[in-house]
Amino acid sequence: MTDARKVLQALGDATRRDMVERLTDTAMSVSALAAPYDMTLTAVGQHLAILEAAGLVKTEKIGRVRSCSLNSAGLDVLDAWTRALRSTWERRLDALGDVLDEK
Amino acid sequence: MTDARKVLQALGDATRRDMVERLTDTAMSVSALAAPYDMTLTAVGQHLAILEAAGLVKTEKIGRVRSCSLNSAGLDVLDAWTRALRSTWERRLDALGDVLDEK
DNA sequence: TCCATATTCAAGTTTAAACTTCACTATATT
DNA sequence: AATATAGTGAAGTTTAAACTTGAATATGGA
Repeated sequence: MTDARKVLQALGDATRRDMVERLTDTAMSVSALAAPYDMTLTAVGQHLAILEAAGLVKTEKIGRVRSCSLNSAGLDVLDAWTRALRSTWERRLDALGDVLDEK
Repeated sequence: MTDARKVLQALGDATRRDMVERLTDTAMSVSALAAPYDMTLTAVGQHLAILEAAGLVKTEKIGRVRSCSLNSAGLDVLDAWTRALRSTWERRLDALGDVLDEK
């Protein structure tokens, strides 16, 4: 569900990156999350939906306020992606080293 | 120079992500890199410049062909970014736990 | 030398993502 | 009950990123 594609696409935007960073410090409502940005609540809600779909943010609506907090699942997916890249990359470098050793 | 902002913005695009993935398998020329995509060489060159500026790809021009390969510096920056997020996040959860313990 | 190949540059176009407006629902407060 | 608060939905606009065109440059091969 939360693939690397969604996570990286979500974090490609400066506002969403900032939102994630702020949510690591403290959970907050949609309005509080929106406060620092020069954009409408609607726009912030749209960003939030993208972050949630990517598994980077978890939200829970209690009464009329929705509380937003970090979801580490998205970061897990991101780490898995980079680890996979690194392992192919290192395996390749090793193979290259072996070829050079044979000379 | 290679900040997380540039890396995440670079990896936000599907084509660039695919390029990085392909370059972990093998280094190749700009033309070879461009081959699978339904776009001009110019466009691929533009993507390449963004990846290079982000520290995700290294290139070297030998004669008239530019060889492109993965640059792990970009991945290092990405890892550092996620690790920083996780540490603030975990510190926060610990502090929250302490407050609950006091009851 | 002549032509093909590999890439790059500057400038314009297109498209998708970000953002807005305005109306609406649901919950809280007086 | 009336009003304010918090957020959501649908539909349109704006803008920045992706992409193209039509050159030019530089290297390699016949």
